[in-house]
Amino acid sequence: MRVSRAQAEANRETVINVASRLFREHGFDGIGLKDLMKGAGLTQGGFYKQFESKDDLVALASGRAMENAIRRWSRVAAGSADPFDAVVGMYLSAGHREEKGDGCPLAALGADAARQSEEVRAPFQHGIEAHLQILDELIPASDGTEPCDRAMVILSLMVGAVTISRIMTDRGMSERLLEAASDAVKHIASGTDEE
Amino acid sequence: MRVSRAQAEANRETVINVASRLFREHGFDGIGLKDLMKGAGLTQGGFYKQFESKDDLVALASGRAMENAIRRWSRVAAGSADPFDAVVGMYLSAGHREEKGDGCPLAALGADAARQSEEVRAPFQHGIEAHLQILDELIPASDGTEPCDRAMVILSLMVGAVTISRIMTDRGMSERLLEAASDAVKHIASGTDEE
DNA sequence: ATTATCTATAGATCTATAGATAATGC
DNA sequence: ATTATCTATAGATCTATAGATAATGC
Repeated sequence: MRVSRAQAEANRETVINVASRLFREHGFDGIGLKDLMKGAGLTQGGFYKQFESKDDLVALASGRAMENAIRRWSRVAAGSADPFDAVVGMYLSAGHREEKGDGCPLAALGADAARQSEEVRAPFQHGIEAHLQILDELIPASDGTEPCDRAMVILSLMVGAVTISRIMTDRGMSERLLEAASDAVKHIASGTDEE
Repeated sequence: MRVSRAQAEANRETVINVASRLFREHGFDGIGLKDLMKGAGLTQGGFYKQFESKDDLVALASGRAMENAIRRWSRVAAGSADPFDAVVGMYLSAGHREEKGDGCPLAALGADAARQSEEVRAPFQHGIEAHLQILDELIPASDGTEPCDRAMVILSLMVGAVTISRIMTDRGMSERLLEAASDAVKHIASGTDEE
């Protein structure tokens, strides 16, 4: 029954990883501890020896989901000749719209996160800042507007677009929204405008 | 115990209105039938004589929330010399960020809505279309991009900005995000750019 | 001896249903 | 007589805890 310390630590990590996926798929209130533990091949009873409370896991899983999203952005950017286009193309794609459990936590859990305590929202805040920093580095030198301002606008637009595209029952419209958002994001980043 | 047919219909409406607020505050999974009925001054037992299921109420309350949001947009637009600016100013304000229960259902329930069945998402789809139509009418004649495309971009940006501003624990950043989004939305609507 | 995980359970809450009650509507 | 709402409850599920079990770590 008992496992090695290393295995216990590995199990804990697995629970966090499983939770980061299942929370994104079902929401924080849409999945219970029993199913979260089962997803890691464990039973519910061991939960409180590894975590303080469900909220504790919510915060840890949110942080993990954010870290993975940031890593994905960096990886996509590093692997392309046009890093900004690559990130935007990945984010505003039908593929990302469909893979909620492995996609951006801000799009999958935005409304849920807004209802949580400061402790749970903290990893989101840090993740948002990391996302903004990546965008900042990828956006060509600004002309007038603060660079961080443009990054915030782009992140808001991307998160809102994927969220709404997932709600829509009209597939064609959902597709057009992602494309329109994609064009707009690239336009905002290019920063070409008068007045 | 029994009330008149008119009163019964009024009670039903009250439950839908209360639910439209409480769902926005706590999420679809964050509040139970007992509290929803109590909010309308009733007990849980009568629920299933008025509604088919919780999902039925979720769909009705979502539709109601959307209708109210659309009415608010129209009202704000009609009451100002610069209707577009008035709607954007109302939406991207600290006030709206704080009043989740009476604010935009897309921002308050976006992630929740994306997890629902087609039946529940349908009222959101219709509400989104109504929002886009209002934006379309308020945006100055387009120059190149489809008018509906710009409306979709603006709606995505506004919904994403309010959602993220509610998640942030850094108040100053939350404020700056709303302002940056506001500037960007007005800029997109004005449609002034070269290339 | 310590401890990671298990089974079992407490106590609360959830959706949904059954049957009682009392006022409406005919 | 009909029916809107009530109290009561079934049965499932939720978070959290208690104590048993069996393998690790000293």
